[in-house]
Amino acid sequence: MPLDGIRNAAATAIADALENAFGHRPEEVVLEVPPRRELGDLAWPGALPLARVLRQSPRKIAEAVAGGASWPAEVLRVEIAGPGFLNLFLERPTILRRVYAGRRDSSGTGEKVIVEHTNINPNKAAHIGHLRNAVLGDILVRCLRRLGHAVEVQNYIDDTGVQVADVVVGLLFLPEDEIAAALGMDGGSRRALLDAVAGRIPAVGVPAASTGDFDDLCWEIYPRVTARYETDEPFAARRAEVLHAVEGGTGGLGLDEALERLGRAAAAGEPYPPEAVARLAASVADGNVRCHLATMARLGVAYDVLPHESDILHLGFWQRAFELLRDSGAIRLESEGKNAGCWVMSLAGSPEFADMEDPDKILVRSNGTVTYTGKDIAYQLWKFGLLTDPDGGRHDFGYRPYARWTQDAPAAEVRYGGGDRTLVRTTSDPSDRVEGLQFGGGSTVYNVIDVRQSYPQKVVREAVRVLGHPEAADRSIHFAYEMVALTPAAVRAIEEATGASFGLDEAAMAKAYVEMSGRRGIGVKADEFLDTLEARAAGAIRERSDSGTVPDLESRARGIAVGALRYLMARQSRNRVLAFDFDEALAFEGDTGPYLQYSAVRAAKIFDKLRERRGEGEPAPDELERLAGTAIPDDLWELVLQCARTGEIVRQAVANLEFSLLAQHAHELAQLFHKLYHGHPVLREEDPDLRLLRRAVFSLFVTEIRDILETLLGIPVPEEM
RNA sequence: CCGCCUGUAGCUCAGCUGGAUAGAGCAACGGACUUCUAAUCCGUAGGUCAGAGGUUCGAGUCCUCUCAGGCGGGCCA
Repeated sequence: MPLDGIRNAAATAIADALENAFGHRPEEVVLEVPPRRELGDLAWPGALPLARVLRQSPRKIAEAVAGGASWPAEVLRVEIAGPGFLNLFLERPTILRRVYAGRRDSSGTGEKVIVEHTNINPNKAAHIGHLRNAVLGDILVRCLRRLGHAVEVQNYIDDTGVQVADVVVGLLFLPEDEIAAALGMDGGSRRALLDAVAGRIPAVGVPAASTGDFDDLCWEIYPRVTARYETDEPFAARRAEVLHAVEGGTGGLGLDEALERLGRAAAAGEPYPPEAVARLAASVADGNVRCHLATMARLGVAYDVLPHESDILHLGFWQRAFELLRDSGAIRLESEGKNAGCWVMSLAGSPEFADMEDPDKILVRSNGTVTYTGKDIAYQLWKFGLLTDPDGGRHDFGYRPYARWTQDAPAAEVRYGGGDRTLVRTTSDPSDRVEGLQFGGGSTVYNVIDVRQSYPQKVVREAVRVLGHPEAADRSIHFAYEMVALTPAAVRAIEEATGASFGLDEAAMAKAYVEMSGRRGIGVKADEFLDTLEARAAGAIRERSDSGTVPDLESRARGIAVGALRYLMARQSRNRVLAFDFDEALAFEGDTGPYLQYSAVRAAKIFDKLRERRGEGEPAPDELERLAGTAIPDDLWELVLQCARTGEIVRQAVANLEFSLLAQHAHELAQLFHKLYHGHPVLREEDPDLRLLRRAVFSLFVTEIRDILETLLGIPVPEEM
């Protein structure tokens, strides 16, 4: 990056000057961009803290540096301001030419980085909280790739948990009329209802996303089940029964045959055959996964591999992790006390857990079953390639292709059903291999999980550490973010629209926000919200169009909807609850995604018209030599300077896992451009040098904003708005 | 009880290695479209940065305490 080059050169010059004048060389010299352009283009505030060390007044130090440094040629002059700031003024045309010529920065180690995100329970439709996870995870992936890393994206599928079992309990044991109601049918036998349900399960490929999908059906059924658990004890007992059947496996049974057996059992009033129940559960989970992939595809989010919990279980990942933990002495079997009979890991040795009342974490229950955290430890070890067999080989999954996909542009929707990219799922047969593809074994692992999982995530990291892998523990990064909740106004809006009541009391509705709950059916479904956004966007496009028919209305509306949504998720800092409000989320004006998109569209339009009417396009880099010696006004220059800072912002955003910085940077660029747009016409400007300057600055902006929006934030830039 | 997070304009939020005059958007009011698209721009108004101490040349930012709100600390997932 050209700006970085000058920064480094100036920093060295300052360090040298300090050494010459005072015999003191500071460890690092940081140059910042001052808040206002009249103060200069770069500033060194370091004289102030040095005053004490050198026992000199800050201004004296700054003066000595200003006079004694051999500044790089691009530094036009230096000034000392305020208490002792050293401000540098750069030769603007030279910098502009360099920024313009040398875009794109791909430094990095090239090490494999694993990012796990999305991870939606496959028992119901995705809601807007899942979108925050997926969008943040996806932006992290995009930024890591920009920094030169090879990134593997994993979407973990918890296909054997109780939540899937709950839906199966509903399908098999809820009264027929309730299931019929969810299906929109008048009634029918259990057999007929199960057939109708099965008819809606996508079994292959990824369906087109809609709000009447299989996952939406599960969204209806799941809360009915959890509600009934409260009041109907025999019904509640079915949960353990179904879970047990799921653990027993499907025995290779197909879905049709399973439905046949389930139907026969229902008709005869006999118990359901366990392997048929397990088959139904597997199909329910898989059907939901396919629906979730469809939802995320709309946003341009894709994955490399889908690790399945069932495969972790069947392949004995935990058994192997257990042996490693036991052999290293990291865990012990408690013989007495409240944890008698459990295998526990002591966290007492770690300072992070030092003042805990009970620093022992149970990994294996007294009944011999493993906890969720235990499975997570095994999975985390596998991600680093540290889950090894006694012979030293890696304990691994089997793999098979799950779907093909393609993406036409960096922020375009993901299209399944063909294309050159393969999405792979794990299998329980380690001899299954997908040629040319290997998974796991990353050097750094990011787990994108909401902040409430901080404690178990710490435990997992600690387990990696006590197994003798402190470097992997340090590279186990929990990307924690706060949840999405609903404003009371949003809750009322949903209740009004659906005619349902969530039964929230006054106290709950008086709070700042209401937590979403799949169990209670409280939430805004992702696909539904995207549909609403698209409809609103289409309406806005039509309103602004003077002709009756709008070409590409659908794709333009889709782009605006995705832009609004992704920016909404990205602009808020991660450790604040996002209180979802319809009015705010559906806004297309002000600090929104469409504002950013509009700046890109508007700027690109300048060059369309320019080509059309003057035969001029974006200037060639050597054309800018003509600008040598031109005075570049502060406002245009500000845009150049900010464009040059993108690389710095990306590094900062990744280091802090704070992508609101990047969103804010994009907003600042768009804002600078929109302000300039009115006062700096290009097409009508007759002075060729001034026109060239504006062309250069706006061309820089077009490239930069497009790159930030599409490649980094995943926000598409439509042709027109 | 312990730990983590949050508290900035009427509302929603930026302010990220302590730095120069605390910024946006929404809402309110007043302006700018025969112009490269007004999803824009310009202006007015709006602040004890929760409170109190401290460190520092300098604190919204760091430290201590207090207050208020949220989330964790399961042999649940």
